[in-house]
Amino acid sequence: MEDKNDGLGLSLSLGCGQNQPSLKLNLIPLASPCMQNIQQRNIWNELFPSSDRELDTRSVLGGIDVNRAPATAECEEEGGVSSPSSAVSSISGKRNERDPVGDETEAARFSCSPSSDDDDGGGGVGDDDASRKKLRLSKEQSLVLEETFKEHSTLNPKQKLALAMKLNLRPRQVEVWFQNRRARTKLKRTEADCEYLKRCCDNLTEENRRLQKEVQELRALKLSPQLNMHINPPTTLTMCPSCERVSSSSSSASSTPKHRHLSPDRQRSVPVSPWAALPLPITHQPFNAPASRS
DNA sequence: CAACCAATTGTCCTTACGTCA
DNA sequence: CGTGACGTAAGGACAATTGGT
Repeated sequence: MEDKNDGLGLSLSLGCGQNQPSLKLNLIPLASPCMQNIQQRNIWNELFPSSDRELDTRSVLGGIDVNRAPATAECEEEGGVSSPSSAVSSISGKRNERDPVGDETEAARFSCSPSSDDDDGGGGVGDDDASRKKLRLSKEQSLVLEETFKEHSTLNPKQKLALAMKLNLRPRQVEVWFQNRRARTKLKRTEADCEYLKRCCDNLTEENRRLQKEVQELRALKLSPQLNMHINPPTTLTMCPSCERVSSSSSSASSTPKHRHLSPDRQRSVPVSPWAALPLPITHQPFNAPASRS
């Protein structure tokens, strides 16, 4: 993984022209609606004050007790831990999670018990007889995680541990959450980028169409005899079939049977359109991949 | 070996739809 | 015919796992 740090970026940069400020890519991850009313306080600092080792931060959250295991309050520490598998049974009832107050249910449902000490990744899964249960983080937990993510999209082990303690989650859960969150962010960015590219493509297509039309009109003009009389009686407009450059030449000069490009100094090209000489698929600027985004 | 990522799995939940009383 | 309760399939969201780098 080389893109470790910018990992979330697709790094696109499109030079679509200066006159399209509106197309500037805004890749700030779309804030989830639920975050809109959250004050922008610095959870990070709250979480990890200068000396970040005060791990006993349980109270900070003002009652995020959600997943507290009845018996085993501190159910983790990287090594000897609990597994979500144990949370399976606690509640069978269908929980209307999106309900505003699902917390106590949550608390019951989401216990972190020391059933399987694996946590460390390893076998985690298979051991439980019941199929794994889906755990849902409480609103508060998600909120804190989200705020923390805003500060840093990655955690070092110490931070992970502190956050896990604070939220009463296992470090592994915090880690997974961050992982998934990064993935979501990246996905959203990619989607936004796609949208942007699509718009760019549309614009360019449109412009290309317009320019082709212009070329056609100019060609028609060139063929019109009246125009020849009006514009430049002694000379004729000729267009090089290869480069599609329109040039005027005197009758004597045009008499040469085979077409040759005139030397630049002698060639009088008519500036029809800045891009008239370009090959039809107009290329403004290649998409250069590695561009930094902020 | 640990951290990360991409892909995938499995669960929960909502929604839309049909059926029936 | 309109209405509410009920069951179900489809699809989205997301936590968790797996395998690779």
